[in-house]
Amino acid sequence: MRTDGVEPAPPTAGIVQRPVRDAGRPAVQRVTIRDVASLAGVSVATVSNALNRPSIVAPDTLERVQEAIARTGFVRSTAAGQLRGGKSRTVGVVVLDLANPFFTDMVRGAEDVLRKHGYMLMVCSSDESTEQELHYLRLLEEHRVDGLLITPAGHELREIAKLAAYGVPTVLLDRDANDEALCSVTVDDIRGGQLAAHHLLELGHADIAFVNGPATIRQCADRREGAMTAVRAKGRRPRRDVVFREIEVPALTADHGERAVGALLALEPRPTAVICANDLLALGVLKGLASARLAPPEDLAVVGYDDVTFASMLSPALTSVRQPKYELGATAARLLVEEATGGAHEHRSIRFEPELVVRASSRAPRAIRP
Amino acid sequence: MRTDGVEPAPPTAGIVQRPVRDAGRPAVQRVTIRDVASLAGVSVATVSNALNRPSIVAPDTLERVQEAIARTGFVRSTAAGQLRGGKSRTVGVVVLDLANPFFTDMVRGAEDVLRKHGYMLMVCSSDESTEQELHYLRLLEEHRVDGLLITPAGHELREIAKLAAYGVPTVLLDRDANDEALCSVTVDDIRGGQLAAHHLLELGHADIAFVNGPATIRQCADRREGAMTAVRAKGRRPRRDVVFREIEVPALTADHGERAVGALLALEPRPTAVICANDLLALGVLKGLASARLAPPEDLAVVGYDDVTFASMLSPALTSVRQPKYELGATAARLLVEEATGGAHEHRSIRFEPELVVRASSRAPRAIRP
DNA sequence: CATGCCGATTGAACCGTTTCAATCGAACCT
DNA sequence: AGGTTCGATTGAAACGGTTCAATCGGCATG
Repeated sequence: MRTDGVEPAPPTAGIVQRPVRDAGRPAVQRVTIRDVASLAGVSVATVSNALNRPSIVAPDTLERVQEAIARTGFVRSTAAGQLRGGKSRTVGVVVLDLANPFFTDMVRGAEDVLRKHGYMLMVCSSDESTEQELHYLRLLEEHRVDGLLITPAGHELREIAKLAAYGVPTVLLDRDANDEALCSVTVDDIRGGQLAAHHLLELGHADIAFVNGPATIRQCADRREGAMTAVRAKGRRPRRDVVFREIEVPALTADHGERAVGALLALEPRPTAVICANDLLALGVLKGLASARLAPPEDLAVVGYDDVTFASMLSPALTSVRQPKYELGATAARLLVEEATGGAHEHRSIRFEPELVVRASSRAPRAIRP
Repeated sequence: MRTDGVEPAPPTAGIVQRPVRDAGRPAVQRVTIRDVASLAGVSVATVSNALNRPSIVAPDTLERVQEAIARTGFVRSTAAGQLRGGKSRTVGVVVLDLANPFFTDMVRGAEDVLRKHGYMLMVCSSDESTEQELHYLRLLEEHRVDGLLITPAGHELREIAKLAAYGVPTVLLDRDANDEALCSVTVDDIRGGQLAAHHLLELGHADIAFVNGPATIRQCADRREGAMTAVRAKGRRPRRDVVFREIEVPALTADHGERAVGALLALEPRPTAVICANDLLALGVLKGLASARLAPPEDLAVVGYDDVTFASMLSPALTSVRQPKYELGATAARLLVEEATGGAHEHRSIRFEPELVVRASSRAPRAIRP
């Protein structure tokens, strides 16, 4: 139930000065810089100066202007300022999915840095759809964002490079710039895969499975490659044959991880350890193992990837490869600010090192345990 | 350790054609509507019409304009449009912490609705600081957002109501409007607390602890009140004395939950069940219990609140009170759009019902178990 | 006393769009 | 033929700031 109440005009003595716009909304007439100027008895230019370069206006004038601003409740319009060659004080942030804690942490990192510089974040989830990404990129361009932080959904960076070429400082998040001249902040996924596999090999595992997402996702391919590198390095030593088998699932979700357990246990001989391409998969695998009455690390060592907040709280607590998510976003934001404000700038690729966090879910295989 | 690899500039064949503005930035001259008009041989008004009211321009003219837009790569400026009485096509979203999955899910709900209406989201984390909230509100006002979705950090809604009075459609997220004339979308936290406590009481628990956040947070106070209501209702029955004790921690984090375990186990006699004001606290409690070599639900039944994604994957899987997070955000966004576009509108408060999800972490106390 | 300089202030142009009233041509009506 | 109507198009005035060159007054200097 609602009433179509057209709000009565406030009791103003005399003429109705503000035109009633669309029925029923207050739509108070905005205070402009001109109102402030006339109240303070100065020109609009002086008000503008008081706002942007207070040092060049006389102290008493400044005070009068500030007084007038307070009295009128004036709030400057970014849009108007932007029009006259200015900046929009806005940064576009495009991630694959804002509901994914990995991206959320990154965005927080970026937000904390950008806030200090007066930027607002326009956050968008592409849902891994290049179409939706394009839609958002277009909108961000219309808003004339001063910068762009983006985890591209596809391999095609041309649209992004086009924006960057238009003068929009751009930093790729968790994605390499390839040949395009762009900044990027990434984590070394090959190294991460290596860390995970090396850890298991050191523990004495010689038959490792890898539950992986689609090979089209760069992170998945890299992590697998890293793991295989470690395996090959080990295998080269005499008297030691290491088996490495991959199970590919269509998406990096707990659900698919759980379903992968069937295939995992069907492997002959059964592997003694499993690396999962991310923690969600690992969570699913743990759950699936529990259903199958198998208990890690006894029956199978499990290693995840991402070290999400919850990894440490599982039981067994999950061994995982940690990525500096917050730092990733914060660093990307700093690069962005540097590019947006500093004159001199050269595109840079910053690569973070992942870190293995060993917990209870990984342990030496039964066979060689004392 | 990280490497700051400075990428070499890509080899470009020939002349650097783009004008260097401030050292090193492309800063290509923007294509304006005038460029499009002159290329298409029409007036700017016609181009504007082609953009906004294509039906009133002659088909062949329309085609010529669209051709010109494509050729020039014209992208309209939202800011310029906004200036001339238009809208900013932007909505401010202020949550307590974007890194908290509860808010993230809400924001996703809002995003999905708002995207369809062409709005961009300016997302801000107030970190529960009214000061930071105010900072953001000011910035959002400067950006002339077309709407505001906000979970207020404090009890003081005056600043928010002021914005709303200025004609900015506003919807409170997970927070009541009290006396202010505002829309709000909430979940019945009293009911949620009741559900949690009632569940434990039904299982036969008679000594329940409540790990709560600061009482200044309305949600915390309400959940506690709901739980106490259930306890009192039970206590009224003869021959049954129910003990209910509260442990207050300064913030709703896993860390504080873990630290609360000390106080929890120090209670004399030790409670047989614990309700946590949210899942993060519950996770911390689970972890702390594990460190203390106690295993829920055997040694202590644990109930959380929020039912975050990971709650179901813990072991024991966490019994929790689910809130329709995504729906909350989506509904708020729909209210916002209705208020922003429809002329007729009356402020509404929509209240969702929480739902108890029973899992392995809660079970009858040892004493009365068969 | 004339001159020059400097800090403070200001008028006016400008940014890129939307929109309104005015114009124009063609078709239609009497 | 003259008048009317209607659809398509357009010139120009906003919108609300920023900025630049010009102005002004006061003070020190020659």
